Amino acid sequence: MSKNKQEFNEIDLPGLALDLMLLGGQSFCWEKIGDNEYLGFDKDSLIELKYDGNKLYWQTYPELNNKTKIKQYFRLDTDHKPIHELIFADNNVKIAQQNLQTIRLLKQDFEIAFFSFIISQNNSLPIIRYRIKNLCQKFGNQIEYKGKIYHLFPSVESLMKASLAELSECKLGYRAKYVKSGAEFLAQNKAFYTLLKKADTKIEPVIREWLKEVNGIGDKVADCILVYGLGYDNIFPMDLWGRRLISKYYGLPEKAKYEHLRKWIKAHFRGYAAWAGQYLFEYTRLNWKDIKNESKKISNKPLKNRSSSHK
DNA sequence: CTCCAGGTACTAA
DNA sequence: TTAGTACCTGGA
Repeated sequence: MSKNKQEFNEIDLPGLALDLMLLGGQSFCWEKIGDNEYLGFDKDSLIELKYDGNKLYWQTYPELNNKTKIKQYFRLDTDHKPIHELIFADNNVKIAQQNLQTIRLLKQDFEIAFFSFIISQNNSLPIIRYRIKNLCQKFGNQIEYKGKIYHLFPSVESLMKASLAELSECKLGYRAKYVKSGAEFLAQNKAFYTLLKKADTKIEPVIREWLKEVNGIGDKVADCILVYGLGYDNIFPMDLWGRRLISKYYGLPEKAKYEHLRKWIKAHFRGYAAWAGQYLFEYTRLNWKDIKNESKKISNKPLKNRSSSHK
């Protein structure tokens, strides 16, 4: 009914691969509640989305019409033209985009990304979601919406106060102690938050080193937090899939040192490795059975320079 | 049953 | 510095 639709705000965002954006490898705080309908949560709100292929309809609760949140989360201020121009010049990314439609990077809450990707390690996507849900149910605030109780993402405080045994009840396995060290780290390093406020590409290595101080955060998880929680655009977290695809598409050795692969892909996608990586990651993991055996011609050439002639 | 999953810490050479 | 391995847990 159109009456129902009027409760929602709308944005023009044609051609999105929303399933992959919300239920793929970026965020673990969304569930699909209907055909092209999604419900997500963060630390203080629920977000409901509907999508018709062109317009994204959204609403926030309990604070209604929180445009600031949506704007930040979907990075509506980011100009995608130059990004797409650069990354689609790479044939592998272009093929991925043609198969998947448009994937936008989400800018999530820093702490949510922090804990989510600590928990994500050595796990599959559905299991990560399940474990984060457990964590929210046990430690997150409750919120009522349409007669149902939902759980929000826990605060650092509540996670810090949690005992190891309680955390383990969320079926986090050996990551329970990592969550604990993470919470302690955030609670005890207020200076770190001030550092985050002026997060620019210059201090990327500094933040990264801080993150890796945490027991349970290594190269890959640190990079995920930098991309999804802090909005760094030129990092491709080198996980299992990253290694597979960089080897398959660009001929680099799959078991090369993390730092080597990291530098290579940063240089290759000059500025937008995270955006390119998202396409490659989702496309490759969904089509791996076919891709694996393809004798794909390897393109190891650097992207052509595109002088951005503005008109 | 075995193997693996958007890795990391620990140990031994 | 580098290679090898255990690790919680659930699903295939």
